[in-house]
Amino acid sequence: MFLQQKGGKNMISTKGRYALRVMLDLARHGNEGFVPLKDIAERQGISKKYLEIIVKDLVSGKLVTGVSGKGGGYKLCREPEDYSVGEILELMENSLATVACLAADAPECPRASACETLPMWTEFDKMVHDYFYGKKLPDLLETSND
Amino acid sequence: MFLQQKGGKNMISTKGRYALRVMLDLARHGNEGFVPLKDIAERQGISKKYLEIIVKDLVSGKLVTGVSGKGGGYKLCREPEDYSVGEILELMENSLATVACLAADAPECPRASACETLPMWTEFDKMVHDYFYGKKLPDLLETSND
DNA sequence: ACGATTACCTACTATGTCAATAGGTATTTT
DNA sequence: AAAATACCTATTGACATAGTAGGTAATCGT
Repeated sequence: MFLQQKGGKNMISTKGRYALRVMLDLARHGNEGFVPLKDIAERQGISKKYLEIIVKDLVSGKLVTGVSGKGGGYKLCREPEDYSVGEILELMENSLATVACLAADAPECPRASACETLPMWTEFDKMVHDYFYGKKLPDLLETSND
Repeated sequence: MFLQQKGGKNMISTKGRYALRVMLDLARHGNEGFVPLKDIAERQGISKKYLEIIVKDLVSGKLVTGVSGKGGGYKLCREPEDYSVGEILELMENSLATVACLAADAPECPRASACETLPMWTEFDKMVHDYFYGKKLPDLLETSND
């Protein structure tokens, strides 16, 4: 593999990034039936074994469906334009929250009302959220297509 | 302490968040001379021991200066309006890069030209960068001040 | 029915970061 | 000299990341 980041320093991990590439690959090649993971792995240059983990999450998150056996593979559940990048990333990363204070499962901070930085984090968090939920799969395909 | 996030999942870690609060504390209370870390720790409700590590980075990054001894403490090197949040966070987090592909020390990705997601990451990264570099310390003080 | 192909499942591992804690030394003022 | 402060080195537990490994179940073509 190529770009790892052990220990998690970046906001978006390989899991989220790879998942997005899988979804784009399915959007592009899923016109006629099911796409085997082997093909995706080869096209994207990502270990098939690792992709299995990722696709498993995509399946349990109801973003794709898979069928076993010959001729099987994966397929999007909806039209590409009905998937936002934010939805995909949030599923894979568990949360798109940029600071711990704003995570869904965070206990309420006793300093919240006095915190001078919280308003900025909140504003930033919304900006990030809006950016990713505003991007749909076809938005990414257009640029490098045609 | 209150809000940790072991293992690093959020974009901004406690180090970056605490550093920002230290800088804001210095901006607010640094009018007359040096501010002892003990005072900052008490006001902010953060372990002084942990703050030492953070302030050490701020010193080596030339954002604050410290003097030892009685009457000593820390002080901003410049006027508050000359500090951007981005500068502070980037120093503490080592990088504000949102994906590994865009980190300063990342090797060039062989798939870059074909990558359908890279343009989005680049655009997002710029948005984040512009947001944080556009925020100055006084912008955060205003809201909860007066 | 058989064999190939595919998804799907359970585990395991190495590494690195985070978020501190601990205990000491050097410096400066009174 | 004493007190207050910064400054330094090391260590720790927990956890996430980024995979690897080896198997089982389902489905299709022949």
